[in-house]
Amino acid sequence: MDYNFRSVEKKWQGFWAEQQTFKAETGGGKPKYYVLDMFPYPSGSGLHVGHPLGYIASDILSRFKRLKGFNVLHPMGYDAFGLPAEQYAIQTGQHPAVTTESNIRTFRRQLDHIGLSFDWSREVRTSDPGFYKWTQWIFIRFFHSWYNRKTDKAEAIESLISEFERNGNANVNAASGETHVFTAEEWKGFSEQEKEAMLQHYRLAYLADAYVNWCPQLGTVLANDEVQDGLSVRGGYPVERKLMRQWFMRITAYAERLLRDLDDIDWPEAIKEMQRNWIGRSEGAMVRFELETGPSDEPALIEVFTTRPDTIFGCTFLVLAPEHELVNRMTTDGQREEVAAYVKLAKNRSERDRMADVKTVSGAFTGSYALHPFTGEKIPVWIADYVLAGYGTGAVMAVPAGDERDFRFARHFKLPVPAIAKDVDISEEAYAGKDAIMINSGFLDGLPMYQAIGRAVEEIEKKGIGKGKIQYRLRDAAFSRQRYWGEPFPVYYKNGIPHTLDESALPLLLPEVDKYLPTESGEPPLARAKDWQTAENDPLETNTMPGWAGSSWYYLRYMDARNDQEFASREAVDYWEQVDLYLGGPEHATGHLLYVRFWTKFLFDLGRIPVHEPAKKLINQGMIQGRSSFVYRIKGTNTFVSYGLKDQYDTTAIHVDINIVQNDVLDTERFRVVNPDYANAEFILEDGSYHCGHEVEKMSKSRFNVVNPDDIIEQYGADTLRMYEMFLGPLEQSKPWNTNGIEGVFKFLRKFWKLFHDDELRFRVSDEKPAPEELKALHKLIRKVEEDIDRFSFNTSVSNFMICVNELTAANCHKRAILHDLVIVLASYAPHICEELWEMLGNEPGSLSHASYPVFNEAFLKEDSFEYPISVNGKVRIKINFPLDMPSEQLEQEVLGTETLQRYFEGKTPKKVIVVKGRIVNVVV
RNA sequence: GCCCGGAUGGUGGAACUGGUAGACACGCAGGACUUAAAAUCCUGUUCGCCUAAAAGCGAGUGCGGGUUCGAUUCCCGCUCCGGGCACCA
Repeated sequence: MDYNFRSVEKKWQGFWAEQQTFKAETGGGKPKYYVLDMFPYPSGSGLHVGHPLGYIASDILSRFKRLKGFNVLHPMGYDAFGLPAEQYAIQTGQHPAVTTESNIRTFRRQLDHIGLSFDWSREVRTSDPGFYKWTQWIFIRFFHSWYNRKTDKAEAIESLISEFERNGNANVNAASGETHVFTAEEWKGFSEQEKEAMLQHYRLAYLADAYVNWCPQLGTVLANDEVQDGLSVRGGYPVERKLMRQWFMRITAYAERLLRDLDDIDWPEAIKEMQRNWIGRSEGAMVRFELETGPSDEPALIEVFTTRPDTIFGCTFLVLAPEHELVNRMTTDGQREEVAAYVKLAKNRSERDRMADVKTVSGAFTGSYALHPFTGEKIPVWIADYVLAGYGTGAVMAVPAGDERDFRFARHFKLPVPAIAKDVDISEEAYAGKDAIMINSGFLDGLPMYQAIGRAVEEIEKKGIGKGKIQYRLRDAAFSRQRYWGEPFPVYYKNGIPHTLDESALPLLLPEVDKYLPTESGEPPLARAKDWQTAENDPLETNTMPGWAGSSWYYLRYMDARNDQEFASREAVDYWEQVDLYLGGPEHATGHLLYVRFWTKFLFDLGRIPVHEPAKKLINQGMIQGRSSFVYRIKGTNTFVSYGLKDQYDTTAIHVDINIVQNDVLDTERFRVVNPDYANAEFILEDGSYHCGHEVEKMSKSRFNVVNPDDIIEQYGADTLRMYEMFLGPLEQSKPWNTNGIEGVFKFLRKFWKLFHDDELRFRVSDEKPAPEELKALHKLIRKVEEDIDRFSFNTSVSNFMICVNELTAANCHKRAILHDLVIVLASYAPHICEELWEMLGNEPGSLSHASYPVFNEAFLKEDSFEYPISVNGKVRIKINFPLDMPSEQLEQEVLGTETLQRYFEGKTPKKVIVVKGRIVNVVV
């Protein structure tokens, strides 16, 4: 029988589904192993060719681990809430759930055709009420928690309230917003509203007015990681800053732990570095500057944050962000007009414009002066948009001698630039280093700057004008979206105070609405729902949660996906603990991958799960780019010239559908048929064929370079697709998709099939004893594959399968003992063909998935003689064959006495013989 | 500007801690089988010199230096490409 991949693959995919071969049970004697792929958003265009790359790699690992005796959890699901389905709903009126459902069906069909060993009984969808019930439940826990810095973990809000009742907040050390100090008596005197307003400063999920990234076209707020270059990541629409009342997640409470724990997880250094930068820890000091004369008497201080308190004597002016709350009160009458004009200008400038011209210096003088805390000198207070309202205190002490931006600003507005570093030229630029010796700096004079930093903080604290502080760039995460297709908040309002629903009321189902747009008054779509209120007529929250809510904990749900009493049972979370290998694209570095760590730590603090990191090891599969093909039309004609000859003509490059190009050669007939405009096209060929040019670009329909996995499977089968995707190159490397080499893999599988068949393609294996070279070929492979799996070097494994099969073919080996083991080793990569041959070998059908993996035996690799490569002076190489069991001294003599080698000595004796692992590698003459 | 990652034949890529560079595959060239094609199989394929051929010789892992008996691998200085961050005080 010939290798018929179509029937073989259909048979086994059906078998696995029917038998639930890959269903994982919680518990049992085997060690557990949890392999997780980042779940996809089920977009309308189905799986793109980058998706299977990661899924295949994780599937190979899962199957390998199963064969190695692990209890493997390998689930899949869908990140099903999201913008495209909603936008489609706005255009067509079709409910996003309907679109999503049909997209999921397409995804599932595509995934099934690849032969992936998912446990579908644990499938999750974030938009499923059975799932988002628990997203809402977790939100309620966030709402009822605060972060205690003394215990360094989240605690129930009740412990905070009882502390308030006993002692007020004087002794509380919490991750919180700006609060004033109050006593227990004052707390008891607060109204209900006042109490709640105060608690909002402590809750881990809280409401606040804040500047947010507002995208008018999308009609919603976006998180920082959803904005790039002032445009929305999705859609590319402009984003502006807007003050809005929003739900926030107090992720900043976890900044230090999110940073510190990066050291303990086996994640790519690039991802960790991105998270470190995103968290942006900087050590420095808060310093208070007194104002010379308050225009009104109230604000007598400006607080700044600096990482270089050592340079404080070089501070010649202060700069506030234009949005700083003191700007208005600071401005003198004489400067009012200028300042107002500047504030207006800064406000109207979008983030994008602001970033576009970093070099342009702008600002305005407020007219007020502050006093230098050490010298008492008068220093002017300016405003400028190079100071950001959202970082630190929104105010800086400007040290033109030590900071490039301050330097430019001082130059532009002709402010003094006093030197603070010895022997450093600051006529052209600031000196931002830390190695110079301080001058003109009072008590710091003579110290090197890196020492002066600590000394300055000491003095600042002693004087009571400030204190050392660690500042983070990370900001609390905006958690409200003005959208329909997301999780409703389990929140209602009574007298303007937010309350969470009782857990028994969960899930709070997403209501039906007539349209998926905001209301005429600008309220989110949920405001359109009838009776969007509690039984007591209290209004429900109309915002929904952002896309990352569900994905921040979904990996836990897989552990016990059908539980309707808890998000996952204690037994399940204790057994599966955390993901052993997490695989996905690097684009989630500062979004999902940070949030999922955050939620994990929170649930750990509450004692709900036993681990504080979601995934032990993370691998990023590289992006798959497109490989576009081009034809070259001679300008003004309908004649196309082959790539190698195009420079002889004046041509235009035109994208051509890669489906009619093979190995860069164009199918000219189909080209004429497919493009009616070119029906009469002429071709100038080289070597009798038309060669196309190519370029690596993003994969897109308009570039005619999209490759659909279904098409590959149709033509070559899933096993070939699986192996070819791995063969393409290192998993973590980005690379263009190129179908050119797929024939090689396909040929390999046919050769493999033939090992089990005779020349007439009848199944035939012999029970002969394997020959030493056959065992050697097999065991070389067994060792290699295990090493490669450890290093996630799947591409070299594919090569090694080819080598092994080539050697067995050359040895005309059809022996059962060899083939039995070979089938098991290859089964992770090409499971369908292996299941089929496994059955043909007389094994229980389907038992391959849990067969026992062959044990590597070094003895089979032993050789009796060895071909020595020896270099002379590190250059010339000679190969000499010697028996392996020769004692090393005799060997050395023999080798040096060899005639071939003697020729290089020209009668001289070798000066030095280099021996590595008992073998001569180099001789110096 | 700052921080990561990379550069190896015509192409994708091998080479674990310094020890036979180019495994494996594609492509290409030649050959076998065939009426023919497909499929399959065999041979060759880093470049240059030399040779009828074999053998032989020389160069070679982006560029320039260095360490070493020996460097794709380690160190220093560049060039180019990819990714991330970017007025964060």
